[in-house]
Amino acid sequence: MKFLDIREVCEKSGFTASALRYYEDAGLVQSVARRGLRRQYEPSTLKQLALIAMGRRAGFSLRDIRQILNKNGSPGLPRDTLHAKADELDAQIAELSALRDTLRHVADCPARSHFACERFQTLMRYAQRDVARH
Amino acid sequence: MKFLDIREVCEKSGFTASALRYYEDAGLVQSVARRGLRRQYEPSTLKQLALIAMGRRAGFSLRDIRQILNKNGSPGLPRDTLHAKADELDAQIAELSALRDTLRHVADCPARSHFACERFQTLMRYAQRDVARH
DNA sequence: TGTTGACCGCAAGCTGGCTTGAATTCGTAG
DNA sequence: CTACGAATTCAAGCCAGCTTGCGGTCAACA
Repeated sequence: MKFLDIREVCEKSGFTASALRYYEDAGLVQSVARRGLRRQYEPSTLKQLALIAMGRRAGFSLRDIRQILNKNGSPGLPRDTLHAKADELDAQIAELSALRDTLRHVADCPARSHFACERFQTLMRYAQRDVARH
Repeated sequence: MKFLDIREVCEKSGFTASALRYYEDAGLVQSVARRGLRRQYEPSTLKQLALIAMGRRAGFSLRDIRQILNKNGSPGLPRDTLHAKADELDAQIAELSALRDTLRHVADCPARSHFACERFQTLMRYAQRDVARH
């Protein structure tokens, strides 16, 4: 038995047991056995969980993440879909960059009201263009 | 009276009237008058709303956005805070980039299971380092 | 052979960000 | 003057993503 107890999975992944159960209900991960009532997991589950954590932090929904996880292991379905998601991420990165620039400007600009500052306006226009593109 | 009717604000900003009312309750924007019951807004509100839209799409909470909005107009409080938020954004951008690379790889890599692929592992390790840094 | 403490299932609750519904109030057009 | 349509308040509802609480079960340790 080289399975991991749910306790170990929690410790190593940073997720709570209840979150793991929730993910199991949602079809994101599977437990492969029980010891008594306790769920046992394959070690590879840790990597899946790492991917889930990454996706969550990137703002993906569990539904999105499930699609990505289903792809590998099972016959590869949505090559285009993945590229599309990557494109979404590129757009999001552009937006975040614009917002970051705006924040740094707001922090440093000496203008009385930022809404009166020329550079601020420019940043806003740029950011809005990004938003419009979705 | 060069105030904008809520209808115009909705059309130009893309927010619904109910969302505007919600933002008002939450202290993000103010209406400056009424015509009958109808709220009237200053034109500058549109720019604030644009900033809100940008922040929302970047994943900020309304609470965060309110802090940023309060800064300008009122005596400048949190210069450091804004830079800190900008730093957060930089970190988030790094994560998103890592995830984007991972997705593109998953889409194109011919390996049977991605969890068995060397490059995938490397990407994951990189991504996890980012996560750990928060 | 107990007792303990971690996990179980299930249902209910919680937070954030709005939307929806019902009853009401106006400005405007006819 | 009346009727219409759009906006109002307030409460309730909804969705995602979990957490919390309860009574129950079991492996392990004494």
